[in-house]
Amino acid sequence: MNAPNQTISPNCSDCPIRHRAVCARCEADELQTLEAIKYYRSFEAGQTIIWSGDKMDFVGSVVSGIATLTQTMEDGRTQMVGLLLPSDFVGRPGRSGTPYDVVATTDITMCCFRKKPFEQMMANTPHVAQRLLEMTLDELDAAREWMLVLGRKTAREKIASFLSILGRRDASLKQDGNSGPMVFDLPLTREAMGDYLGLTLETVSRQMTALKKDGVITLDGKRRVTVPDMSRLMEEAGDDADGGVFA
Amino acid sequence: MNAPNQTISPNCSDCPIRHRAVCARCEADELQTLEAIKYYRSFEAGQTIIWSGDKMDFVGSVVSGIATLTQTMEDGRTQMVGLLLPSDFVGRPGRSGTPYDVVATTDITMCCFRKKPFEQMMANTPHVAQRLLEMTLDELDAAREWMLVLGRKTAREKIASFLSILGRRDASLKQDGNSGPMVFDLPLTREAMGDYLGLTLETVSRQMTALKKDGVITLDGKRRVTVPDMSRLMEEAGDDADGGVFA
DNA sequence: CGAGCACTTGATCGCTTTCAATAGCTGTGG
DNA sequence: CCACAGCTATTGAAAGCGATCAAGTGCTCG
Repeated sequence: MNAPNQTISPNCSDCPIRHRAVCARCEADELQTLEAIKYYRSFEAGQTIIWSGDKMDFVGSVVSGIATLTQTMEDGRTQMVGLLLPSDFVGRPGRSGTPYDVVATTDITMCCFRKKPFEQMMANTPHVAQRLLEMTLDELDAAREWMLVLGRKTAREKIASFLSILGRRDASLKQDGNSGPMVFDLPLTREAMGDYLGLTLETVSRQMTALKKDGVITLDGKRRVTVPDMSRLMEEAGDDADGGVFA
Repeated sequence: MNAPNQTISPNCSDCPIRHRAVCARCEADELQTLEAIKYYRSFEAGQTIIWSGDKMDFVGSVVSGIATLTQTMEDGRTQMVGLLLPSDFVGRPGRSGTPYDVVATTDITMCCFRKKPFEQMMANTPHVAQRLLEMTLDELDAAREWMLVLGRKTAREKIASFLSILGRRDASLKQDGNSGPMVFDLPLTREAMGDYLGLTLETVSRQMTALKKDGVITLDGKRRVTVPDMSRLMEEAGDDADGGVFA
């Protein structure tokens, strides 16, 4: 409510998400154009950034923090449909609203552009449009992976899949390319994990306990997870342990 | 196995998917460029068009017929992650394979482009890239809608949701804008519907019977469906009956 | 110290799956 | 023409998994 809407690095070249965000492909001169129209906004944990159905006059990238995209049915059942980590893009050029609630899970800072200027920019600088297409295709792939999890996996496999996705994303962010035990923090409550996986919070809790008891993971507090053997976790997730890499 | 790979309309302006496919935004001169590199391929019902993990040296649009995108786990559980109807696009520019099986559900004809020339075309003619971005964003929205269905809806709601999606898509294809009873054919077996919805074929069958018994739908044979009251169906699907339109 | 919140754990219920038998349709060959 | 194989779909009965309802624990913050 009282978060300042001005902040940090006005300089794109120092930006922590410079190489992964929608601007990743931009040349120096294109960055300048973006720099001229960008502005930062911050939200506190728990704040709703955009309400489903609302008009949305900006688009933007998550710079730091985490947000979720959720859909809610009239009777309150909710399903998370997107987990927005730093560098992820929010908003849809060419459409005035989102059909999802966008909610800050942690304190979050976004790099925003008013929609109209951004759309013009897209038309003029192919690098932005290209990168956005690539990111959207990646998100579509992720959504389809997620559909397999939701539709066909057991509760235990769902939890293991979620942990393995999270672990890999975390590792790629830290450039932590190698093996050995993997440690990361859960950015979500048990309830939010349930909303991600189509489970109740009780089932999430039970399966976390079960995985811990079976030595697949270790818990340090409620949120810090250690995975001693990643291939074991992927087995539990029902995925090929070899990772199934494609060119 | 013996389907001829040559056919029909070499003329884009007569093409039935001209206004919805990846070429929808193209001007006459751009169409000519596409026309020069396109070729048709046909597949018979049941044929696998692309195997998961295979190298894929073309991209293309479905001209007529229906195909599915599916993921399969090692133990055989399968989840459909895409239903490809006429005008839908297959393949991912900038990547050499799909992680999904693409299977022809009916006899199908596709309008194909070798990947390299198509990628060049994309770089040169923004109208193609623009349209592809728009279509990908639409697919992402559809995938997210689908995730709510998979994660949170009951079997009955899943079936009702599927029928309502199918009905609306069919109506928009026929420009059948108005109300009154809606009639269409199911393009999928009970098993494929189960793979779409994360259900077993038995549950699909039971819920179809139940919806029929309750007067929500009428069945004419196993495949022809009549929906006397669309808003009733959408209620059963757990969706807002008013359709929740966004600008 | 007590309120509020996230989480854990237990007991029971019910929906969907699983296993199994049967029906209906289509095409093939005697 | 009918019998039969093969496939899709329906229906029944039983089992199992996750949801629901209900306490209870542990932590943080006033």
